[in-house]
Amino acid sequence: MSIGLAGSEPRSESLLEDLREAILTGRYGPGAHLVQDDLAAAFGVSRIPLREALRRLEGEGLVVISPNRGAVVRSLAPKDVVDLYDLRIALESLAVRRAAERYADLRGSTKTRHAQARAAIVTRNLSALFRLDRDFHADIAAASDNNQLVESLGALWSQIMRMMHAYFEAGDYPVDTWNDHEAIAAAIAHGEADRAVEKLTSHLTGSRDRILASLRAKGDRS
Amino acid sequence: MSIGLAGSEPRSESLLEDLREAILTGRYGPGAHLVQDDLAAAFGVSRIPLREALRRLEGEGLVVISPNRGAVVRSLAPKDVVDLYDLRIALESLAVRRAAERYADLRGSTKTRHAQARAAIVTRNLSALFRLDRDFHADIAAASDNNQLVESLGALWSQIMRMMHAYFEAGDYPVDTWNDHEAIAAAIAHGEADRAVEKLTSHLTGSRDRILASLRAKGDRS
DNA sequence: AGTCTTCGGATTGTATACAATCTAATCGCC
DNA sequence: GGCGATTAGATTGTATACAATCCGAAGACT
Repeated sequence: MSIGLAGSEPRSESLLEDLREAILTGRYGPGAHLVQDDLAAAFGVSRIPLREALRRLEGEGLVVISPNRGAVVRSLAPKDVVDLYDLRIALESLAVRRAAERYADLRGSTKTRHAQARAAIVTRNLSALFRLDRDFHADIAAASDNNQLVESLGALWSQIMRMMHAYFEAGDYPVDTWNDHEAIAAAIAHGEADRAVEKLTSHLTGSRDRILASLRAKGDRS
Repeated sequence: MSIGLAGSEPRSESLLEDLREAILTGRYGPGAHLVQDDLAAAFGVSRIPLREALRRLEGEGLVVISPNRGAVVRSLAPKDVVDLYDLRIALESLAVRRAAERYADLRGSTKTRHAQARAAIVTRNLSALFRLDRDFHADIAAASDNNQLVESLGALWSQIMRMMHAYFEAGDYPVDTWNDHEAIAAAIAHGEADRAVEKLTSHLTGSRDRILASLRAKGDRS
């Protein structure tokens, strides 16, 4: 069910989204060499708009471009996971605090997403699950009313999505994720900033530790 | 004293730096419309590398590009100043904390920069002053040993530089900036994380309030 | 006069073509 | 046989040329 072209929108726009999606979902995994001619042919455009899309993805931190050497999908070492979460906790704590100070009420949309997430778990649709997760946190960012923060978190979430697709397997997704989300949304709605930050922090450290444990298990296995 | 071309480096690399510098220093101020043909002629390149440079600057948040409408230097309202500092405090607090946990010693380079800053104040060289300021904070970021954080702060500092050039006048620069810096560096070197964060926070809130006061004064005047 | 339409210049978007650079395999030399 | 120079193929970098789109001004109709 692809959406028909929006008419006046340049090709490079949908190209960007397609390429980003391909990287986030791991179709081009960490370290993959992105050859311009190949990609241009694959997406049916010339190299000019393709190169611009790559530059944009570079800005999001998804690819690394070296002069005269081309683009590679950025690597994602265990240390990057730790660093990513460290940064994420700092940024989302700020977002949650500001949202709570404004008494933002995200309980409705969170409950709806919770239901959708349960369905996605049943159908084993991990990508949909990750998207719902991201959308919840994006709502918090938006509720902070700080555009700079929204942008920083947007770039960060590209990395997080990539990480989830790379390191999560079906069984790894914590079942109580959405209970945490509802608790956070409730604290925000009541304006209890400290409590919301505390719930967020434990939610994130838990999620981080689960990934690291899974990573260690894989490392030992191989 | 321009550095001779690095030989094997593509033109677009120096082009990017020149364009960024032009925006950071306010030569193309907030709201300025960046016409590709004009810029390409001004910098002596074709539109292809120019467009890529614009995309990269878009990623740094310096320009906003609308499809079929072109690039505009991003606006910088007073609210953006508040948001920017809010975010900056969160990010740099994390950086300072991690640097202190590692007992990073930035006292030497900080003292050197302090001397250079005094010289820059005498010669009224604001751009040099801002660069020294940025370099100090970039050192802290690097000392955090968190690459994701370094990148986020890098983009943020582009905005901060732009803001300083737009809103600071010669007399506005706080004279005790570098005393603050030395105190922060000392706390980090001793591993006193909480104290370092506290000193950083008061440094930044002071700096922010000074800018806001200056902004209000200008607003009232006009 | 006011509003809608049409047209022309200005500007952005993209394909093609070619130049510059890198990479790896071959050749010559020690 | 091992090691550095050389060359061919692959790949990236950029200029030119043209197509698509936008925006404002002049004109037509009510």
